Amino acid sequence: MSAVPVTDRGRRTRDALVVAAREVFEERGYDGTRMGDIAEAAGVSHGTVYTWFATKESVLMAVVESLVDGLYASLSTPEVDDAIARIDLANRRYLDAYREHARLLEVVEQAATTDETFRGVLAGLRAAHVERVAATIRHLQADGQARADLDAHAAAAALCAMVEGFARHWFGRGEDHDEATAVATLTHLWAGALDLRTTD
Amino acid sequence: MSAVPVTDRGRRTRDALVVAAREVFEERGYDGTRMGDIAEAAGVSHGTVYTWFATKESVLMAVVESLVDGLYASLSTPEVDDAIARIDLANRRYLDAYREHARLLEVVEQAATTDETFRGVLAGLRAAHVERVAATIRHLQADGQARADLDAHAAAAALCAMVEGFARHWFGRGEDHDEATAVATLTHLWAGALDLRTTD
DNA sequence: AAAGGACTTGACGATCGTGTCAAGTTGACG
DNA sequence: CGTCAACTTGACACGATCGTCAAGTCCTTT
Repeated sequence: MSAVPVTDRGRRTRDALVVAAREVFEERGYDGTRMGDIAEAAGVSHGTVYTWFATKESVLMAVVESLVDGLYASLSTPEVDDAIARIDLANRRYLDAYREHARLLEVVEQAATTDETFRGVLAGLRAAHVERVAATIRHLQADGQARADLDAHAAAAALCAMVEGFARHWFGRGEDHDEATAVATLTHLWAGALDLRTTD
Repeated sequence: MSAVPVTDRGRRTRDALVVAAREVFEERGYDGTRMGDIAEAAGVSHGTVYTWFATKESVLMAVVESLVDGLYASLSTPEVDDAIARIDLANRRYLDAYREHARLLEVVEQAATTDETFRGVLAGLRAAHVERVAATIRHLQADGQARADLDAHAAAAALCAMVEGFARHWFGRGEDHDEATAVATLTHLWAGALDLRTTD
């Protein structure tokens, strides 16, 4: 797929390519980016890109790899006692991460329409998120804090879709929203949807 | 943009091209489709496509135009008295429409990453949906049936994103869901989120 | 300072999709 | 019928990008 550098010089070049590639991809989209653009942005010649990457996909894959680790971290359930506060914080973190990477995510989505591998990456991110939320919901249900007649997995899929979709339209598509209102609304909806109550 | 046929023969050819184009786009995606593919699928020669359409975008636009009318109809608020029943029905209709057109919507999304016009089409569909839901929420709030402390527009944007996103993952990305559970869950979440109660 | 492996360069051939156009075909109408 | 505008055809020229490779440059090692 992509060659591994042995030399310092090689490592620098490859790194520069990955950095340049992210910029170019974000600027021109996946299909709009040509290998030559990446080379130019990194200040190397056309052929050098092929020394390190066999295809455009493998360049994007290298860009994405660093992103994914960060995202998994952002999605981890915060350690807060109160259920509503935890949801609120999780939503905030999700939105922040999305905002920061909105454009790159859009590029990966574009690539995913063509390339199976990227569909897999996105599906993996989504599955991890949903699974984590579903576990939280089951927990709350067992605790009597959330309504018990909900299918935890379906509810998690829907609520994750809500936050993800909201962020997509907000940060990726230029929909206008007030930050405070948005976060408060998402948390309210989420809490209401699960019928959260504190066990006191 | 796209020429208008004067003859019956011309109309037939153009119609055949639009039908063929939808099939080809759904099969190969937007970027993967070449003018030649459309010509071949319609059983005409390469050059004929250019008689009717200047660019690939205008072909897709012609395909999309018929779709959009249908969608606006599917999104219209059903005339049912009970709020929960109305939401349930609206969700069902939305999911049905999405299922039927999932692939084409994905194609339009792909085109939208490149072409401003299609971003506009999608934004218009979304805005209409959100606006209609926001109006419904305001109505329910005025009626004392929905919690009053919600920002109607933000809540509508989030809830629409929920259903849209759920449908996208389900029908467009092959996520597995049980039909009955899915619809019931969406309606439950929606009702809970708004804290719906009947005024009795 | 010579050797040799790692890396870079840029010209090159090949492929592919686009859009055009001159020549031909169709069919409605007088 | 004959005519003419509407329409179709398919070969062509063009431009773009891809991926390769032989010739070089860099740098470490001995």
